[in-house]
Amino acid sequence: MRNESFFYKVYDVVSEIPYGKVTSYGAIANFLGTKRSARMVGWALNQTKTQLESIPAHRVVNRNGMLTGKQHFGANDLMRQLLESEGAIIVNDKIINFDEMFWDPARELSFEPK
DNA sequence: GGTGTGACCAGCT
DNA sequence: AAGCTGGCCACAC
Repeated sequence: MRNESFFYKVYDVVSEIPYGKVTSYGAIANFLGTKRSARMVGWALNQTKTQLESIPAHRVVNRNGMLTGKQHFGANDLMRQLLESEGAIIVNDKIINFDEMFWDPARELSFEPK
């Protein structure tokens, strides 16, 4: 049984995102089994700021590769600068090379949630 | 325990 | 083709 809530799973997955890689909310939701709970993933990330551990939430963007959650990082360009420092090419708050930076948890991670 | 929310996604107009 | 609306699920108050 998983005492950890859905949020905690999200934290684990996001924490496993390797450097220079990004993923989408829907991919995480799909990996966790609740494909239609993509909104929950974003909400979970919103709570990461309250978490003691630092979670690379900047590596999570929407399906289009757009930095929809940058406004939640406090500084407007913080998320963009973090991603750019990892090799992402961002124009208009959108990752141009999102396709080559995309990291699918369902494909990269082996453990499957229950 | 019910209501509201949320950094999305897919479908409809 | 592009924009918008609704639905969705799990958590916080």
